[in-house]
Amino acid sequence: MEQDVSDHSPTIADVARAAGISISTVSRILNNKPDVAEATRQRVLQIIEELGYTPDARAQGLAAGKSRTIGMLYPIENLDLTNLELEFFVGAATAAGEADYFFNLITRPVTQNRLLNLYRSAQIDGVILMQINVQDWRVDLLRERGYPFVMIGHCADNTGLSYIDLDFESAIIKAMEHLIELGHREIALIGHSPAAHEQGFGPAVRSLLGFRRACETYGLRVPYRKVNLSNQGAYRATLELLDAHPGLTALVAVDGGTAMGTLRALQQAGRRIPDDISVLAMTTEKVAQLVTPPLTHIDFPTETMGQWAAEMLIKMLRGEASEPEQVMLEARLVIRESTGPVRHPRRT
Amino acid sequence: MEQDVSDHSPTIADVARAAGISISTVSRILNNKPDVAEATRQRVLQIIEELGYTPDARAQGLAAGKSRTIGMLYPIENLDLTNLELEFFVGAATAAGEADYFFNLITRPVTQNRLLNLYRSAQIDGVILMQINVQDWRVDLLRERGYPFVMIGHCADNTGLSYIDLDFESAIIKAMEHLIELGHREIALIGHSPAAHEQGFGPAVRSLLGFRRACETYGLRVPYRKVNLSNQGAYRATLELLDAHPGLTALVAVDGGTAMGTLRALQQAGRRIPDDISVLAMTTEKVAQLVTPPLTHIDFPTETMGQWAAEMLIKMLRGEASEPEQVMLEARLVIRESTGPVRHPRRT
DNA sequence: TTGTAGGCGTTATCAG
DNA sequence: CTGATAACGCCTACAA
Repeated sequence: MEQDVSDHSPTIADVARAAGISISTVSRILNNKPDVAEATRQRVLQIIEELGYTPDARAQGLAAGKSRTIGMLYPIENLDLTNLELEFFVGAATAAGEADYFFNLITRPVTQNRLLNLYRSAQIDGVILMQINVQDWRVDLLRERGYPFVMIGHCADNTGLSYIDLDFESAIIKAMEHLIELGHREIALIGHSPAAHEQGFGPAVRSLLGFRRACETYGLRVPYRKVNLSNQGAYRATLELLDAHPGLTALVAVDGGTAMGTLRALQQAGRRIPDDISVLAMTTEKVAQLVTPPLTHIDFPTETMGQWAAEMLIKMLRGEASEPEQVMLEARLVIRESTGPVRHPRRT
Repeated sequence: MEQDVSDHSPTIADVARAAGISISTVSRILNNKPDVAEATRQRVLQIIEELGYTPDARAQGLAAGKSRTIGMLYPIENLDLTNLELEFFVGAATAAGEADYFFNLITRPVTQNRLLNLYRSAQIDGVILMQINVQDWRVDLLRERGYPFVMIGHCADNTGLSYIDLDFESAIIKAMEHLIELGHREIALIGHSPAAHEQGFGPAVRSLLGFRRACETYGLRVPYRKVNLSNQGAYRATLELLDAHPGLTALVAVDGGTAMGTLRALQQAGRRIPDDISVLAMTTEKVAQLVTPPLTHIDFPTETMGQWAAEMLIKMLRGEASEPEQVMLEARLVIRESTGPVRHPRRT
């Protein structure tokens, strides 16, 4: 019983034994507590190294009342993104890893119970909520229970809540202003699905708001608008729009997938970008660069947002956040090659 | 001390107390053990419901020696994918969730210790390895230690290992045959980065192998080939290829991002697809449909593969897998609009 | 500076 | 069919 014949991973007891000291001292060393003789510390660290010991996360959690794990709810159904913007969780996972937290990705749609059980089962210390609706039962529930979470997105009432979001309303306005400066007056919005609007999905609601406001402000006479599902939907929507409003000179798409559907439709309709028609989208740099022509776009820094959200949450869990942090990213316009001055108000 | 004044989640003790029985019995009920009076079971279930009790996952894990968590190593750096194929983890996360397992996404690059610690810390029962090289130290290490894992991809020696992979070699061959049937004889492969080849990244190695074999088999005289990074790299590579080999009539791209870079280049060079040149890619249905024109492609069912991998792993962890499962998906050609018969062997 | 003892919430073994 | 009781691996007062 002196050899490391054990098939199991070494435990703190093994370390203590090997060092000829008590478990508590090892524990102190593990947790960087003061009051440990430097000599002992070094020796123990050495032994830990040799043994390849790592504390059992479950036991640590049990004893300390934490799990060092954050979760991200990513409901795959009922999704209005084209999934081109999947970097949210890459960002979050990376930030978590760097803070030495585990990252749980949860794609199953949550019921109220399932959501609460995440906390009750103590598998998770806090979650990042995505796909936030203006009124969101998940938010209400967690707020009421006092469970820690942060949102990517925000609600109507965010009192006491932490979130990070992109300012979709001013994003669209900024997009419109860019087009208006280029002389466009007949601009359409290829927006979110009717379902998204019905359930009050934040970006859907706010981008439409921005669109309307811009039309009003600049006296655009024909605020065309068409909401539909992404990509395939955007494809059809675009064709219909072109048909119904031949005078269109610019389109604004609300995400990458939508933009690509729009591009496909335009190409098929023989419209050249940006000569015949300008296209502007809200999407990531990556997607914007991926297509032909590279898209003028409002940047949607998904990875950064995921990262930021995770950092906010972890800070909160560590008690390093005295008050809620609410971050609204300002829209950033990136001019590429898909927008240009009006040429042919009509081209048929 | 009779009221549920406690701020904490109810524990199994609370349930037992409320039911006036012992903890053990509650535990049995929780784990669906036999030997419990139906009446008691119902009553306790009822109480559990009322109390909103959920067992503590950490404690369960500690006592049972499991964590009900699987991990997926997704090294964000050193990545040769364009990240368009991110659905691997959506699939895995979903499968895990359905099997009532937690899903941990790990993006930090692993060192040997970090990898072992995942197991030693008992935060994870097994992992899904991605981005497998033909010779892969992670695989060797885990195999040697006897830690459970499955691969998305496979190595040179897979004895005793479980994996799921797409047959990249025959995929490329199938792609080439499709083009050859259409009359193409001058076909180039837009492949993986030199780095990917150097480190023996499976898909890189095998797709090149397939390409060479096809050229040999069909006596293609000019097996053009250009390896480079995805997208931006593919863009440049394509332009260079067109320049160096004006006779090219078809291109095969190894992934979605690469394909899009290639498309951009072709468009810029004024080549029409598929009239002037055919393009075929290995990518997901989604990406293939996203671009213009929709791509003829070898389907890369990433989400399914992630799902499958998770299921294999969980089965293994549950002891339901007697022997290793090795799944090699046959390549499936999906003909869309980016390939067609040769027209202009040269068009300048 | 270090050790002892109790507890975190479950599961599992063994009597009853 | 049910109930003590001992782990599981670690943390944290409290003592020494």
